[in-house]
Amino acid sequence: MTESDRTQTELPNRGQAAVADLISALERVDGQLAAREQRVADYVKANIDSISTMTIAELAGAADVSTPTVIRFCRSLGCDGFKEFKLRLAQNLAVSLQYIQADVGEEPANVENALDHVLAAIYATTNVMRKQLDPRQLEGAKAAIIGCKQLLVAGMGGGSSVLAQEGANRFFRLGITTMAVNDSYILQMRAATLRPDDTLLLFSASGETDAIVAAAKVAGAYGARTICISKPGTRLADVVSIPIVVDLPEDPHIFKPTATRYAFLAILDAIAMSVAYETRDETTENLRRIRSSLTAYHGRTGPQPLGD
Amino acid sequence: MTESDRTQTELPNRGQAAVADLISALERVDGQLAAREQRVADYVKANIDSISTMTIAELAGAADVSTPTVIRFCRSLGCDGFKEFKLRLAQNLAVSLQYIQADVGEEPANVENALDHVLAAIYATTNVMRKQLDPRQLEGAKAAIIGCKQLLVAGMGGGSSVLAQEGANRFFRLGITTMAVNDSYILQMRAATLRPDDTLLLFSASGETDAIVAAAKVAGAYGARTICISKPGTRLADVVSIPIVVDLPEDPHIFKPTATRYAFLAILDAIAMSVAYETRDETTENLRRIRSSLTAYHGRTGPQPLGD
DNA sequence: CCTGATTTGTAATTTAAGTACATTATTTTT
DNA sequence: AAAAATAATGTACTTAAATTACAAATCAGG
Repeated sequence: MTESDRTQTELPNRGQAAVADLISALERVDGQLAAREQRVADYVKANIDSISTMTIAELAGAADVSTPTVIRFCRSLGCDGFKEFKLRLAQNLAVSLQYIQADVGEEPANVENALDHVLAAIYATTNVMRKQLDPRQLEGAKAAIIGCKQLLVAGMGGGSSVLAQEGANRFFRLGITTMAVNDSYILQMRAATLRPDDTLLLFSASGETDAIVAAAKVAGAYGARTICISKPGTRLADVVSIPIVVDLPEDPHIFKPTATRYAFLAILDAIAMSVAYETRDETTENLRRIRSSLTAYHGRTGPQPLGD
Repeated sequence: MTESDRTQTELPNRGQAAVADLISALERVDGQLAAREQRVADYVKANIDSISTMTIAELAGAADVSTPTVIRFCRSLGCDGFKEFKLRLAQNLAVSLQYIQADVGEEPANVENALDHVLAAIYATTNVMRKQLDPRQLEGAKAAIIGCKQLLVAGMGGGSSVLAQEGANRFFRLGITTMAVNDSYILQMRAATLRPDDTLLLFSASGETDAIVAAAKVAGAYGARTICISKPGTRLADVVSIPIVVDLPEDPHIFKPTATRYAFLAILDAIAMSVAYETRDETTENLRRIRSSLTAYHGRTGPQPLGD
């Protein structure tokens, strides 16, 4: 078996689109690499910001391996070669260098510091998200929501249930009949009553929550359109009709809040905004009514966002 | 005069540290380049995102100049050569100048476009927020939450009530007795039962919601510490003991979702993260328990964030 | 319309990336 | 426990890209 055969067969979907975020790819393969490749990985992680300017020979020398090993390492990470690896690393670092270093380094001494960690994570995560998203799926989601008779939004567990709530909140304002659910039994029942012109929107960071996957299956079986905002290659992603999926770098540190929420929220906002523009005539009327009802209620005016 | 002499004398401060931002360097030299170099500049500006993957020969061919001309162009921009030029360009672009330059223009034609609007707003808003925040108030909030016997979190209306929910969610994980409220009557009652060692955390984008302001007053009267995440110069900001306030630019366009939510969420995350670090011993135990209960429930493992 | 400076391209050189294949470890099978 | 198969790794070579030297062409000012 020649070198090129091997990479073709064993890493079929490498290349440009395979991995958008090298840092998380690095985390993912960590520990399951061949011994020498792992050495390269260790060196890269320890000197992450100087890699982009090194030659393959320098890196090989520094990690004390041969140059082909470095190339194999790059391929294991889903890159086409060393050049692509360097380029992608540079792009990733331009955004998240601060974030990575902070993580390796010390814990936040004060709240201001913590805020910088949070912002850096938001920045890095949304950037990665932006690059991974498939525009066609987004358009599909928009269409499925605009056309629907009823939109059911669900998410389980802290983060996702809050997102579901927010989703219902947004679409309701656009005049769409919407409801958020975060009780697994109610979700199951509601999902079973959906019809072909209804849409189910599911949030799940893990993509493996049983209740959510089950709901998607049931709703799909009854012909409803199902959308998920989740992770690729998960049970949920496989079972819905419109998967909006991104593989985001999760900070392994348990104290850090997950930045995935921000990315998902941004996706939701983008879809909602598009839907609003597409249906702007009815929407405007709806928003006007909501605003005037609020004004009547507490007399506030001005360019405030709706609600609080 | 040889080639190397010339670059040495005429462009003395080229190299790594000379130019941080290639895009602006490109603007600066625009128009004062030699004819063929200008052609390269024009091509680069028109195809800026594909340059990083081109070879020097390709770029030379596309701009219809010779390869040395391309190198000279790179040097005119302060780079050491084509390689450095490509690298720096890639880094610059990764930081998505499209967002920084903002002014994303007209209404979004598609969802992808809407997403850019959303991201631009997030970046702009969080940036402004970061600059306005008073670190002392953040520290005050942290202290008030760490020391408290009970934390009551509240917000009214779509956005803020979701934030309150999320707040309760976060702090509960840290072992703090927490509850979120979004019913104005219940809030009023609960606020009235707070004691000096309790803390009330309020979210309000407007800072003028009656129920929230009233709750702050009552809780304060009974000696509880009151924190708000809101807007400066509002009734709410004036009445709480620890005002965390930022005046954020709101997009007047009614279809755009408010980016304030992201800024507030980031503040919440930062405080929660700080609290987590400060109380890390008890917190770790708590998170461990939560994790193992979840694992027992659905058997999932790995570096997943807690909950979903 | 010449002279010196500047710009630009051709061709050669140097450097880096990538490949084929042999060698060495490691596992699996008998 | 030895043999066979498989995987991991390095050496030496090939290919491709970046860079340099130098010569030709162009241009500005007298």
